[in-house]
Amino acid sequence: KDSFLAERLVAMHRDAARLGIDKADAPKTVVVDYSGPNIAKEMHVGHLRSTIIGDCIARLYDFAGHTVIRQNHIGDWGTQFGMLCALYDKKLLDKDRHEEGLNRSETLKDMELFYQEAKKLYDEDAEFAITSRAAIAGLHKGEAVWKRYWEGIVKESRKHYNQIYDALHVTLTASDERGESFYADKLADVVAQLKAKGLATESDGAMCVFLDGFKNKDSQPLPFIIQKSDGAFLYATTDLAALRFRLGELKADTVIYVTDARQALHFQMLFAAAKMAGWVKDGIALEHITFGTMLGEDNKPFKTRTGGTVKLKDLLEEAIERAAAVVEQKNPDLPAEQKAHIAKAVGVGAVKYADYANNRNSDYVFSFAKMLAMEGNTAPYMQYAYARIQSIERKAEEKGVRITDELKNLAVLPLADAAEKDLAKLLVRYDQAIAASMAECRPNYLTGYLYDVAQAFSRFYTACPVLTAAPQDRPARLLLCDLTARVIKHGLTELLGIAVIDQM
RNA sequence: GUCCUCGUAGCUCAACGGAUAGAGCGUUGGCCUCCGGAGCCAAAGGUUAGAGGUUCGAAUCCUCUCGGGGACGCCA
Repeated sequence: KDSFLAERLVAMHRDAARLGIDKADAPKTVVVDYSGPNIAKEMHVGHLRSTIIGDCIARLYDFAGHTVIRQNHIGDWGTQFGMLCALYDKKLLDKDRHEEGLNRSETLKDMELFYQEAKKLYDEDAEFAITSRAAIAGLHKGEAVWKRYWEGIVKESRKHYNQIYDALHVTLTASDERGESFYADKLADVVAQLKAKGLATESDGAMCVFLDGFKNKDSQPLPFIIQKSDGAFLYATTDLAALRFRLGELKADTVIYVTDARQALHFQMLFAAAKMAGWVKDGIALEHITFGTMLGEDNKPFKTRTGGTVKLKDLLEEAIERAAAVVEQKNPDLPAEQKAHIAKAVGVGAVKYADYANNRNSDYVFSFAKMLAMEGNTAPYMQYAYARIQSIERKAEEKGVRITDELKNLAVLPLADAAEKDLAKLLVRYDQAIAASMAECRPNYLTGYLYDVAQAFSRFYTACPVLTAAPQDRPARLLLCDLTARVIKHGLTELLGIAVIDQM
């Protein structure tokens, strides 16, 4: 038993890239749909969950050796673009009139305000409403002026969420972006196909697909509406087109949607409709991965005292600031640049970890105190364990102690101390933690495991000196340190997208 | 009304059918002549909402009741 443990440790240590974890025998093509921010709306704390849970799922499948296709289904094609383009037009005209140096970027700097202003004008100004309707019609017809405004707004908005993705270490890139607009010219065909198959029927003027087993409040059949009575398409249509694209063009074996639980019914109907249409071949898996709502202290969906939400950007800035204050207090002598680097890793890590550590199905109460905590079961706790190991290894280097050399001369690996054994047993279970986390799409299994490892390490660190250990004990302890660092680093950076630092 | 989801320590949350249900925060008391105290050790704190059932074994699965949140025809 002990020799097996030792062998496994050494094998994991030898395999720097994968820590002894095999890839899947039969790689699949997995489409993961997540984040999906709305254009012209600033990302707030409510967007955190889809973005980072989805990212973790994508990273897990990646690591397991599957072909992962990320899809960022951004909301870039709603009717709200009429008023947004109209306002943009108005502002640019005003600018020309006043010859002020207001450039486009500044006009759209605060997307939230821009949106609110457009909404207000739309409701109150009849002339503006007319322009808005003309804009949306023009946009759908592909008129150059409106298209240009639309592109300007999308571009500016994209800049905003890309900044957030960068800060969060989210792997989404421009090539993963496939917004609603991409499917605009495929919607009519979706409806035509369903009609041709005799699945879509008219009801109260709208085109509907009636699916077995879905009933409304009055126990009447519940329709999946794919075309409104005014002829316009809606999100069911777009989602059908997107699903068809993912199965047909992207050749997905598995499609995973990461959205909040309120959309559960929609996805059940979406999947049922696609199957009915014959678009989903046998063996294809469609999964809706849900998550709970973020609540306020009053147990109601999260809002600030003034009724708004907390912007993701502000939360991250606050987190980095608080982390900076802690660094200043703990390690005032570090160079300013390094302190800033640490504050970023610690602050952002704390926020992401706080969300990941929850069971995704639970609603949970948002609290700054919890999101920004740096002690206990938090990302900084693991980063700290990692930094301590780096410190040991720096000192080992200074003393001319080389782990690889020490291990070479090793016949048996003694794990005499209970703290050593506990840590070793945990380390060799890394593959199980990953497998469980992936199978259920639950990042909290992984955070729980990493916390156990960091905690076992902290106990080991307190109980077992490494560099001053007896010659027969030192190699095993060095190995445990190094492997702990690798597991923490791999788990945090590769699977959760949380940075580690050598010093903090 | 139907369906989904949650209910676990004072608070916030874990527990992938399996050992005495675990952490963090908070409370109380310890630990720096020794590799980093963002740490370690210990104490107190639980009828897992309630009642039945399945199982060798249930916080977990099934049924019912109570409570929170959510969804249920032209928003996404």
